Amino acid sequence: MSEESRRLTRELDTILADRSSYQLRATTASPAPSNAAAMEVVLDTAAGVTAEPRPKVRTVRVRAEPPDAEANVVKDGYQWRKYGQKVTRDNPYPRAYFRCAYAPSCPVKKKVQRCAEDSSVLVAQYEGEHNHAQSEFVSDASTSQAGTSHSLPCSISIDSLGRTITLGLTKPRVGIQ
DNA sequence: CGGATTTGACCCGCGC
DNA sequence: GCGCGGGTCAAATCCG
Repeated sequence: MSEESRRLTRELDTILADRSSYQLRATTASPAPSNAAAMEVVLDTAAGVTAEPRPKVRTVRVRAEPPDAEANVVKDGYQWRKYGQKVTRDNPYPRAYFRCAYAPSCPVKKKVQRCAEDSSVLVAQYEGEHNHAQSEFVSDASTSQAGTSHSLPCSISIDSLGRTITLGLTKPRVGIQ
């Protein structure tokens, strides 16, 4: 388990190094007593090796805690503007569509949907990447480690498939919603 | 008063 | 060519 954990940690490092990947903010400076959540970084399955090796979509599964279980809100440091909501056929829960509200030119889109089987798990799908600074806070691993050794202060567990990394991280509370 | 959220309708693409 | 499903837009509403 430990060696696999290290392997995935290294994979995380790869993800963090990739500019087109989702930047995990392992926040140590921001004390967030209440908004703790387990975040899973899922390597895109839809993006096979056939079509596009480097897809623009990142799927992040967030386990919402009981207090947050009602809202489909995945706080990641950016401001999102909800522009639509749909009920898909294969999912009894509605899917919310978000766009970046901080910069009009920001092409990033976000879809948040609950897990069909576990309503406490939110599945956020990010498309594109941000072209601007973060709205509230910036504290990613590369800031402090200069991209050398990303020792994420998170508890990492590995899914049986080996493609899902579950991080126990704390999200800073931003008084937006 | 301003801005964000909500909800229904419309439009587009894909499959049959 | 039609139907289905998904995604986006836009106006009204509500909250701060």
